[in-house]
Amino acid sequence: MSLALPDDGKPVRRTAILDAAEAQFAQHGYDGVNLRAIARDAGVDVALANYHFGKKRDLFDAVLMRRAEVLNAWRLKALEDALSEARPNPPSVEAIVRAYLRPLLTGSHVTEPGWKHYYALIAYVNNSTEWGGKLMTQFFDPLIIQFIDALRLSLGGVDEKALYWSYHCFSGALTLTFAETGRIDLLSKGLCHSDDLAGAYEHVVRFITAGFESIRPT
Amino acid sequence: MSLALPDDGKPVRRTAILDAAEAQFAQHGYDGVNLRAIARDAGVDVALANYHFGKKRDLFDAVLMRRAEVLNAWRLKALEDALSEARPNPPSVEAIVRAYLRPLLTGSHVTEPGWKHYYALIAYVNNSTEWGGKLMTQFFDPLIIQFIDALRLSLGGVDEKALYWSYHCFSGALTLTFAETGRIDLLSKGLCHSDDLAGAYEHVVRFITAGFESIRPT
DNA sequence: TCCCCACTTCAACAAGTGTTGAAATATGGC
DNA sequence: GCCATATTTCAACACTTGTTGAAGTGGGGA
Repeated sequence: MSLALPDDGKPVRRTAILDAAEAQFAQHGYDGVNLRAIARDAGVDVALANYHFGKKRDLFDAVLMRRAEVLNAWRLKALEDALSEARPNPPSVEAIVRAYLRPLLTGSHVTEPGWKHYYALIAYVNNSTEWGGKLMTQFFDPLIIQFIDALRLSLGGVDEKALYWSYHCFSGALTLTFAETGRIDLLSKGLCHSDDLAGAYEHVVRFITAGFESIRPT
Repeated sequence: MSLALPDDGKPVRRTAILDAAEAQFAQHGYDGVNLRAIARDAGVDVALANYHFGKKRDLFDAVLMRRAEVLNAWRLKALEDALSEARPNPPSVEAIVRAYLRPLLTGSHVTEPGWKHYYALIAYVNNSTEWGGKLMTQFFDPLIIQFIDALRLSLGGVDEKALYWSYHCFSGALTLTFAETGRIDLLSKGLCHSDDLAGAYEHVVRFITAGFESIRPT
């Protein structure tokens, strides 16, 4: 069963362009990609990308937006579940961290290459000095604020700066891990594997949870 | 007083090209930069970059290598200091984390724009699916292995996979923080500032130290 | 003075870039 | 079938790209 992506169904060429662009942008970055390569991978003419999405930059935004909406919905659902399960108490830090991470791994999309490309793309955007700040804010912050609210509640009277910097560390660790750059494979001499996200999951949850817990007021 | 960069002194034009390339690559990524812009910023002819460094890719490597050697030396010194201070016991996790971080902040170079550009460049490389794995390994892993050895000693009988994944989280958090993307400014609505690395320092140290401590066998 | 050398500039090539307007084709309502 | 509209292709423009070979410059040693 296919995912309920906004443009499922008829416009098969439109989706093919998005998929090809997603893969290319993820692998080579915005400037490392040319529209002819995207069109070739999608099996369409160069001009068609322009017809459907306008300029190259608009195509990039469209790629980013498509799965952002889906991912945000999944994460919101996971957060609400965690909140209602713990009610009337706030959920544990670990439960919140898991609510943030689990949607990246569960469901039918774990093996779908499109999502893996998307994760790499997010890492690229998040670490970009050009539009890193603005684009991440635009697409993800409304939801992230809710997660930070939940963390604040769970930790109780925490220092605000410490809270934001902790999330920042979380964000960096997460995007790098899901980008699957192959770095940990080389560093660990084959012991760990970048593409084993399920194996990385518990380690990341533990590391991040402990980081957040360290700012809990005593 | 200027830093003892390998190419201080006579070849002022060579260094100017490296500086300009460093700033451009950090801001726009490898493919987002053209040699004419670098040459213009450096105040030299386009062909001169080719004369000194060969192809564009070789210039990129030269930029990366220049400060890597300096940074690795500083970090090695800091690690050795931590080890000798704690002898005969292993140093604390926090001391090792500080030895890894402090060289990024101390000394005359904190305000030097060149190093800030370099940190952003490292974030770009680290998260790149194209050469992230290979380049980071080539330039930094020999030293990083020594830090991981120290952490293993300090934590005592730790699970190897957990150790490597923890370092991976560390790496992602660190490179994002020092890239100064402006993201935390927007997310925290002006409470935190990307360019206040000194202010971020203690928060990052605490978060990362707690993450590593969480894998210590009980 | 002359020559050798490292360094620097000039001018240009060949390939590739995003973008566009017009033409061709498909689609669906009547 | 017919027409309006949406989609797709074609061909091309104007511009930028990395790279190169030849020419020019300056200084130091013989």
